[in-house]
Amino acid sequence: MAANTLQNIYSELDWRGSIHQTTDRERLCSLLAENPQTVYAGFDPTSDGLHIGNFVPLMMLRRFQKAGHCPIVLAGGATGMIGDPSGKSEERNLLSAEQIEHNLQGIMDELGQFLDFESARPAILVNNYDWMKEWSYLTFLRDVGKHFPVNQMLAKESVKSRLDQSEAGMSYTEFSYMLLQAYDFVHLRQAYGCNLQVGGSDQWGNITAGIELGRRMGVGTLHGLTCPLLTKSDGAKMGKTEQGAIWLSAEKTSPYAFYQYWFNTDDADIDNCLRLLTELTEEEISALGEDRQTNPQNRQSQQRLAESLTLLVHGQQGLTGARRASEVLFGATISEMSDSDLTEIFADVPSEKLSRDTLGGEGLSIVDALCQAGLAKSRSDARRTVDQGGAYVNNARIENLDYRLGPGDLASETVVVLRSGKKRYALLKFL
RNA sequence: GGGGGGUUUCCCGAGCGGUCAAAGGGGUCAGACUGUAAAUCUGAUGGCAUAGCCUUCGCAGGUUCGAAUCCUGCACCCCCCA
Repeated sequence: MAANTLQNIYSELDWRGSIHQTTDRERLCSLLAENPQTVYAGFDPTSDGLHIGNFVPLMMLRRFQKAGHCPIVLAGGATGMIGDPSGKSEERNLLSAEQIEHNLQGIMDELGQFLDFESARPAILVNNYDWMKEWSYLTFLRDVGKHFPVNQMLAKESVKSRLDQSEAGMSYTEFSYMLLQAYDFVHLRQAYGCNLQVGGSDQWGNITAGIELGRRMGVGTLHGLTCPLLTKSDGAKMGKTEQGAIWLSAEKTSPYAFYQYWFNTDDADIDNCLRLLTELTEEEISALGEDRQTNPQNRQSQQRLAESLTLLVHGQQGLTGARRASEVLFGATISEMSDSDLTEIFADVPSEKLSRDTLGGEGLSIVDALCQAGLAKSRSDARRTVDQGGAYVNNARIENLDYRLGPGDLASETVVVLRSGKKRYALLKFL
């Protein structure tokens, strides 16, 4: 790997805004410039999949690998059993062993997807349970715990903020969390020569705990680097919607929904997202910024963001499908399509099956149709929607309350596409 | 242990015998404007067979022609004094 490639990683992370805090900047820069380094980031199995909050540190590992360094992804099979108090305002409920095992399976597969395990300098996937399980409580206390001054532990933000609120408090279990993560770092240093840990800004306390432990246990100087949390301009976390988090797995968040999430990113946040999450160059991103000033209606930035992330997470096929669905959904009237096309395009749109007979005779009233499709909570609600001009059949607005669906309203062999408002779709299948 | 206050529609919060399906705000939904953005503006927001009817104001009773509003009991919450 060329030396100049190595040199660039720090400055790249810097212009991308990926650096929140680092330990001794000078030394870290020269370390990264001189030799390929092994870098690690940990992910606890708090849920059975990764969401976009995990994305920033993952992309960071990916960038390190592309720059010629060796990334280690750590799945927290052990730490997940304890629960990280960092960034949490109250004590967490412990997950059951089965739950953790299940979650671990889910995230291990996904973690692998963003890194290259085949190259000359392959990424490494580890599970901290593998080394933590060897310890007995007594030996851990003697060999590791002895190096932790409680007064320093109490000074950590994650602990202090909890103790300051008299209501919240903290269990001894959570209090001990930082020992485990600190030891992970030391272990990875010993086993893989890993000198650098990266993570979200809320991990700073845990990372420095590891560095401190390394010093006391005499494994040498360790380094830490944190990235900012992905937030919107109004301070809210990115990736949260009314329906919940945006996940990386296609089962939890469809490629279409994923694509649309990014496509709808606020102008105020888009630059930040492009820099933190994509692999577009500085030039491309600033060109997009200019285009956004002059031709905002083209939504070039949003499109590039949505495309590059969907491609990375869901592959070419996922992207093609998402893009095609977006074209049809936000396009003109839907007609003369085939069932298979519609089913594919509206893959994650709720659908209801009805008897073909309901279309015969007088047909199905628009009010009933909206209720059946789940687009209205009650008939009153459906009436309101139509009244206010928010009801659409095959993307054509229906304003007449007495409108009845008949065979002529089928967009394909058996499907009618209903919509409420701008974006809420549902299918009725008449079989 | 003594004294006081509270419980209202998704949330906060007015109402304190009829004109109350219940002010106002938030949220949500829809519309307009736009760029599938933001901001803004408008409308809607218990249900139904929708000029009408039915069900809602902690729970159960009672007073009254009539109660979210008054009385009694019960449950839960909060504050002050000890």
